[in-house]
Amino acid sequence: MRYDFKAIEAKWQKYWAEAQTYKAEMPSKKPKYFVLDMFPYPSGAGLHVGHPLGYIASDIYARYKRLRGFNVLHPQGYDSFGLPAEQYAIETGQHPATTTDQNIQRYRQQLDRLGFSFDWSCEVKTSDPSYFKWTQWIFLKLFDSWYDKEHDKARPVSELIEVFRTQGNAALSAACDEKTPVFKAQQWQQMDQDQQADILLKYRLTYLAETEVNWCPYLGTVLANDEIVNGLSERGGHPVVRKKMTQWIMRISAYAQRLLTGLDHIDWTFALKESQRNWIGKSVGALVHFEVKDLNRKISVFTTRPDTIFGVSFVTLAPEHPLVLELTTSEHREEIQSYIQATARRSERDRMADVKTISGAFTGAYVWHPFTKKPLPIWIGDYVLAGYGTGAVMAVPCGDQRDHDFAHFFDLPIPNIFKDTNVDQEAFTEKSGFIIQNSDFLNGLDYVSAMKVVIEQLESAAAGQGQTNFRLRDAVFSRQRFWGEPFPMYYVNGRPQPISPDHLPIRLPHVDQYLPTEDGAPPLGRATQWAWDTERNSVVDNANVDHKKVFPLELNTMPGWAGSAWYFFRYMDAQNEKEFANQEAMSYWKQVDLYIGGSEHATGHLLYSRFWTKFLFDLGLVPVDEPFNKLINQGMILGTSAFVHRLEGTSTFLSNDKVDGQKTQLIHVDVNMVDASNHLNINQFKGWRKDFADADFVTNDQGHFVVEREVEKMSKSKYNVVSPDEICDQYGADSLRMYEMFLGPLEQAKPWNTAGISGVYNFLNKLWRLYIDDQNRLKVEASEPSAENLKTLHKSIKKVQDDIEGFSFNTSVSTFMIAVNEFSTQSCQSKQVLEPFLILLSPYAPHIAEELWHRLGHSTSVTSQSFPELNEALLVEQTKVYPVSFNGKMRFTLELSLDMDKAALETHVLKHDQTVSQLAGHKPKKVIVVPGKIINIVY
RNA sequence: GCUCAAGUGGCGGAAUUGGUAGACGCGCUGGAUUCAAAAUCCAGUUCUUUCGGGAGUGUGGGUUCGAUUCCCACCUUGAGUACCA
Repeated sequence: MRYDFKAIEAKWQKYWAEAQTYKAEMPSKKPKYFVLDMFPYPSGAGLHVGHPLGYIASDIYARYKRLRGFNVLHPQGYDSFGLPAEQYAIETGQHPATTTDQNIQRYRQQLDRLGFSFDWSCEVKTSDPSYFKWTQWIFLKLFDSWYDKEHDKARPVSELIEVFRTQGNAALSAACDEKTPVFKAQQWQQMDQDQQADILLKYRLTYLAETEVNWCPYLGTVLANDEIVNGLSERGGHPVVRKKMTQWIMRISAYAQRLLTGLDHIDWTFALKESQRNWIGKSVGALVHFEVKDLNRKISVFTTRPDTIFGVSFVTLAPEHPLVLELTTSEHREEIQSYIQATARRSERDRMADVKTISGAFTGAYVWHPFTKKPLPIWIGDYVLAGYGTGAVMAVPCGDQRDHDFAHFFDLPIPNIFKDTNVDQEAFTEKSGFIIQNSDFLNGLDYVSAMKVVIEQLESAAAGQGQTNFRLRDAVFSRQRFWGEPFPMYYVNGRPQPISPDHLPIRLPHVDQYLPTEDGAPPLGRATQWAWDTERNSVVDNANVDHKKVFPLELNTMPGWAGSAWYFFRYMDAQNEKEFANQEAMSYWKQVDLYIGGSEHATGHLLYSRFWTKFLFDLGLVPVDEPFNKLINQGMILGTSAFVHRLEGTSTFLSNDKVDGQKTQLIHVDVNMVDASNHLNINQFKGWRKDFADADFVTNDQGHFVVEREVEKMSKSKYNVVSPDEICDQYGADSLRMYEMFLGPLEQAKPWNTAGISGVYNFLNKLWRLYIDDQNRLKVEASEPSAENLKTLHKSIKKVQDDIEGFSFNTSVSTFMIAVNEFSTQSCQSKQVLEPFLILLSPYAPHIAEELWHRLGHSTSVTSQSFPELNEALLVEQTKVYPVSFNGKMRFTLELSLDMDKAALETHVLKHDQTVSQLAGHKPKKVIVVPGKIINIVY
């Protein structure tokens, strides 16, 4: 008899929900463990089998930690602001909140069927006003903070004002705009309020500035750097252009160094840390100033190789560099101008795609070399980017390939400063293995000492200084969208004013449509109720704006990453209306111990979350400055698409083995019409689409129609989507959970193949039949288990424990199968073996484990038991003996199957002494006994 | 181009410190059961073979008594990143 997984799963899901089995304790004396999933965006398509992979893994881990005596916080929520709901709203006129709610309900139903041990009492939704109230609150905190570089932390703006009032800003080391004027205390005191406000804005951690932004005309919004892939929008793949706009910006660059060093103390994969390091892009070098000949101007360049300063043969500016037109001589003016225009016409995309073509123009002007005092020509070239460093480089053709290419192309000199190298064909770009020549005071030095000497010389000649550059840019925080958090900001004379935190949340206004307005203002520009009354402290009708008491509100909304940058703290105390989470809860839960999610967030979400956490830490609002201790990226589950061959220009379909070189078109067919042997259900296929109804089918010799298979990303348009609901209907949630784990290593991408699930499904049925007879009666005995039974059990305990702790969930599934096969051949009916086995199985297949556990007469949940204790002594296996060396002295290595303590090891060695002696033909002279797996015996 | 990861049967994959390669599952083959099918159970399933064995973890070398595992070079695939000075 097959087990009735539907009834069993529904029964226990209800039981767990009613008993609140998985509610985290608070307060608690137990050790804590916080297991977090990256919360989903609730899309209209619902879940496919790929989505729950990470949730299953984290659920197994959370359940394991509970069995280990931890108080586990394992929450779930929704990242429910976002573009798809808004685009759907634009098309249909439905309010995004409505569709989002529907989608959330659907997600919840689908999630509930899988038996997750989520604590839903602390669910969060980023689009819920009770949640985004605190997102707005944190924004206000950022607005009210500046970054003190001296103490390396954020501080309140009130303290900055105090510094300005008493000392001015000359001696202040703070993160601020490059063009901030220097002023004395007295000057500050004489400024009016507006002037002071403008200065303060240059220091705030979130500030308003006009910048070149990535504007996507199709989406009608700006995008952050990490939302752009190859010059196209990440979502939808629409072209992106540069545009000047006034935007809210996050001063994440202030945290660049801490975001970098923080990586050393967290348990992430090397690859992930590396991509964050690349994104932050620290480069250590020097700023070098070159005086322009016959013009009272300086060109500053950033270089990581100041040691090559005597190899400079020219200077190249980006075409957009502000000094270009000023220093260009009259006879080169025309050429330079046409070059600038030509580059401006080239889109960002062309410029990126085409890195081979070398182009540039000579300005006719020269700079003085800071040491040799010889003139060097100034060129412009589009290989120099305006956005990085100073937009100018000192060209060292012998040490940089791009400079070499440029020099070669325009026939500029290539002086060689590296002794015993040949730089005629290509540059010498190594940072070691050379001695410097032709370089005055650097002659004979290597890279390390030359770097030190040259920076000293630059500084004493006032021609430059050591400097560290970061690639990390400040993050644009405004979006011209409707479905996001409104900014708690209004404008007085064009200057931003914060709304007091007491009046949060600021809710989204009603709009008639969700499109940008005709004149290009964001969708909130359509709202009629969207002005701030400073007397009544409420949102009022726009018609009331009088610029005395009633002012216009900000029209932009916050980006998608705002709500997800801090949600993990909210789970700790999700219902709190007075704080984003109380201190007691936060000092207990501290940080996320295990975070599981996709690698697509490697540079976006994970970087912004770390930034906000560090900021909140600086203000003493949270107890940790890194949010996620251990992080695992689960791999994507791919779809196995099915195709049929259609003979070109006909309606004849050929089975895969009948194609035989004929010209065919491949057509996607729904994978649900294909069986495990790749045979197409022809009748279903005919009914699938009208134009296939009368088609002819050429089958193989067995009368089957075989389809072509290919692994692709799972997507609706490829008809390869498999829904978890179908799988739950057919095989049950326990089968789905185990099969997803069984598919392969968690972090690896792997194809889904529904046919394979029969393996785990059969396993669960086998387990059921082993202990439940045809009359639905329990078949267990309370007799002493045999040594064999115990060995199988403890082998499984050891393996499953090691697997879970090492996140190798796939091999545990095999372990369970092996165990049940062995129990079956051993006819193991022992209750003493079954009970611990069920506890062991419960993280993977909680429903069937719970059912059998209760049938054994227990009244409490199997998931609240303790992980079975391992008896390693039961696991000692045949000792293996290997010869180690034959030269004169005989030496053997004895390998034992497990760690054991010293006494057990000595007994074991004595036992195996005979075997060893027989093999070697000698008595051992010395036995080295080390607690551990391998010992040496010397003869 | 650079960085990282990975290449093992027909397929997904296992081998956790260098120690019986291919666990476990899918698929396939044969058998039992059945009027038949499904389901279930049993046996087999890397290749090759003169049935002794031989070869075998992308390719070619190296270290070792012993290498899927460590080292070097190369090839292929995937991911990330890209005129970053």
